[in-house]
Amino acid sequence: MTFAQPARTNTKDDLRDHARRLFAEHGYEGVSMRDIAGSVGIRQSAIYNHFPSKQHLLVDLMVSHMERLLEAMRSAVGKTGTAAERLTAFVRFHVTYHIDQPEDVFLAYMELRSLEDEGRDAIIPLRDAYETTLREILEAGAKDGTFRIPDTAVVTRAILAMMTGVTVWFRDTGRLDRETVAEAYVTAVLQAVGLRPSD
Amino acid sequence: MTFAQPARTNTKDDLRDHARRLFAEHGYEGVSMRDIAGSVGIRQSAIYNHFPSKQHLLVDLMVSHMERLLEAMRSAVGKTGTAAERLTAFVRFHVTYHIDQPEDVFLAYMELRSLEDEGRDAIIPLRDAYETTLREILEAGAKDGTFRIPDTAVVTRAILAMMTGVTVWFRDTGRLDRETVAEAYVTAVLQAVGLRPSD
DNA sequence: GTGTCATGTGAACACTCGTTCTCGGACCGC
DNA sequence: GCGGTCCGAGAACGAGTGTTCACATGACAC
Repeated sequence: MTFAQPARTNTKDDLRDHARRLFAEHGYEGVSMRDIAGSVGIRQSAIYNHFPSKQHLLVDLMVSHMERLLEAMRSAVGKTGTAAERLTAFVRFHVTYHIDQPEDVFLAYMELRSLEDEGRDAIIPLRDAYETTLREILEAGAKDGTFRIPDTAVVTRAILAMMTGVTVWFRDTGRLDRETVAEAYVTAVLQAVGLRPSD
Repeated sequence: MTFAQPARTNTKDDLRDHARRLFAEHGYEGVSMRDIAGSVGIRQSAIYNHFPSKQHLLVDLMVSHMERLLEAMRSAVGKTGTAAERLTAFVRFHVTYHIDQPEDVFLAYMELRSLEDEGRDAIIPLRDAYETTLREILEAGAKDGTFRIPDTAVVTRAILAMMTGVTVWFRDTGRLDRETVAEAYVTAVLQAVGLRPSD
């Protein structure tokens, strides 16, 4: 005899959580619907009660991550202040957020190539909006003489890559805690844009 | 009637070239032996005359890339000179090499997770040796007062991530040529370690 | 109690996967 | 000419792929 499982509290969120972890660890192509279902404790066919396809599940994870990231960044950086203040807030936010949400971040970074057209079209503008915020801060600082920047577009991407890389090596059990790491990045970035620390 | 193909000039190298391109574009898990064989113009079974498995093919690509990268870096950076000179050489080398060999670089960066134990054990020491060279330059500059660095280990990885990211956005058809981009990175990195450009 | 809805199971579909095996043609040294 | 080696083709293996479908169960509205 077979029995349907009693009502689960929130299978959809469980699927998101387990899929995020598995995709981040093995890559989208390296994870099967049976892997995800098995991790949650259901059969693969039941996934389709919540997401119409594996691709939709990936897009759901990536888009919601980018929206949360963008919203949190805008809240952390604000719209006022000097270029140096806003850059400091941006770096501190980006590094700590990436330390705290490594799976989401890793996924969004690595699996752009696994997205089909529809998903890519949804993600690219969000990523561009994030990048544009940083570039405008750098441009403001370069214009008023606070920063010395060889090429704003190049340095924008250089700084983003530099900060995002924290997810590759940071471990909670390591020598440094997240605040110390964030302050190291703040110092390095402020120096990279040519602003001397006040000393 | 069937005919074996006439002797190919160098199927093994062809396999390496096509596998590198396909792995870089779709990821290791996203490429099949049939894809690789079809790209070269043979059947999948013939691959096994040259490589014992798909995993061996990946390891071959990654190890040979890391060995070439390490050798080229040592040749470009040398063993003498001031910390600032050696750092400049390192950055200029790294950025131009990554611009010129984006597929190898992308592969080595993204597919560490696709390596099984044997391959990982071969790659990690090579990557560490590369990273160590940069860290020792930073430590030397920090010690003699040339650089101001909040944390040498963090900044080493930050600089590497920053420079490696060039492969994500650089296009030959873009606004900037490779030398201009390399010099922008040199300036940004020298500033990041707290060295003012001579002005 | 009855009907409906959400959500699970298990079997099946049509493919694709990495790998193995047998076989045959092309080129080599002798 | 002959044996051996290299390297290709083609068929097949068992396992795994995303997805679909009919059906069963439990909770809930009325």
